[in-house]
Amino acid sequence: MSTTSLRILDQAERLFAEQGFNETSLRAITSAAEVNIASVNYHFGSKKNLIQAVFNRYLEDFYSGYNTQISSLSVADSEVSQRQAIEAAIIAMLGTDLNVSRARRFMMLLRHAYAQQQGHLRRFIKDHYNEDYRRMIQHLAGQNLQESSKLKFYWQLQFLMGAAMFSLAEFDTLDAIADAQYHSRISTNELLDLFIPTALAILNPHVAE
Amino acid sequence: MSTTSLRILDQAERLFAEQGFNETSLRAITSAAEVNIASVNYHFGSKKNLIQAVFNRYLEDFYSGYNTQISSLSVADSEVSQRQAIEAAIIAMLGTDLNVSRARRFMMLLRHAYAQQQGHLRRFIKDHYNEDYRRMIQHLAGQNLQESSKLKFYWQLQFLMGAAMFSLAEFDTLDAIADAQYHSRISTNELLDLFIPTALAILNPHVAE
DNA sequence: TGTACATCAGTGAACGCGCGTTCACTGATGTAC
DNA sequence: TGTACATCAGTGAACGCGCGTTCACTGATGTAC
Repeated sequence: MSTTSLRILDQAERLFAEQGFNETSLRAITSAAEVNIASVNYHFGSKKNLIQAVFNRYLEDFYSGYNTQISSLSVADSEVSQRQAIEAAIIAMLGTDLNVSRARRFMMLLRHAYAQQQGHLRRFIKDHYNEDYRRMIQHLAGQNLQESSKLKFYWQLQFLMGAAMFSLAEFDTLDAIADAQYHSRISTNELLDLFIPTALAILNPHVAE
Repeated sequence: MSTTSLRILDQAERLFAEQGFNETSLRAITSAAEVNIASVNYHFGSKKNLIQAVFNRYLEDFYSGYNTQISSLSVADSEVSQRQAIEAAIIAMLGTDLNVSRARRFMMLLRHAYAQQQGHLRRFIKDHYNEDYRRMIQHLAGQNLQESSKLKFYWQLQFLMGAAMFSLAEFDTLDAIADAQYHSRISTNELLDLFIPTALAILNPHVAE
């Protein structure tokens, strides 16, 4: 992969995450990457394909990280506990160097992918990562595997995703509001510490009653 | 308010919620509303002002509904329980006719407001609804009012908001995925039943441990 | 080793298109005397 | 009650602008004989 296409990919990832896809012009990307505007179409074909390439790089890393984590447990898929699956997913999001800003950017991209309906992207992800996705869901379901509660668990998982996406993607904004109201800020690591018990509580809400 | 500006407001609300602000052109709004394109600027001045007007109508309803609910409890602000506050907020979102699609549209709009940074909108909301917002937060904090846990509670509340926004705003998409995977769908009322215990679990995550 | 050609990486300028906004204008309604 | 004028609601066409994409082109590198 040429340095030109890498530079484009890096800047596209950053700007797409910060601003959204429609809000980021190819001119903004290529001028940040200091390359010619026509090189996007030369290397990627179109803006849509560039968006897919950005997600592909992230998802490749994420699922390979997740699968490595699970493999290192050396147990059958059905033996993976919910807690182990959550931790593996979090570590896969953070990368091997436990970089929170990496996870944040992923959440920002994911949120834009949901909010701005990108049909082509949904198709691309389904075509390439559907198996990995379903396997991870199976793990995350934990003991909730009995047929009757699968749907319920699915929605609990979506609550969890929403909480993670919103708090991480909007971290800067929300942290600034907290500072204005309570005069106290938080680090992304502290946020993560707050989030893990909440994640377990979301997946097992009955315990709280 | 003339029927023309009402028609514009209605269609703008619908299209903004479904597609986002930048993704919805004034031409799309005015053609759906069957009015002349120049009438947006005549009645609202600009697209930004139209966005603010859409939010204003929603927020006016929401806070007036919430405040009515709280008043009907006939207790001092400090006596409002967390559960009462959550229920009042949910009823305020649903409107007096308990219309779930109304709440969904509100969540869709809110999500776009966060994701597509609309500085003018943030300023507008702060200028007009900051007091109502702070009062509701105080109620929602429930017994967590002691100074040390305010910040923690604030973030739990953001987890809650994220879960609500994502699951309601993306309901159609998520429900379709669930149908494809588990061959079972859910109604928005069932989703709400699932969400209320989860909301309490999110605000009190320690109980789950 | 030298020559001819093909492929690859990158470029600068232009393309048509849809966007929010503006402007001069029309006709209906309201107000003053 | 009638007239003159002002205000209001709405319109059709045009404006400049930024967008993604295309195209003809250049120069460097790779390949075949």
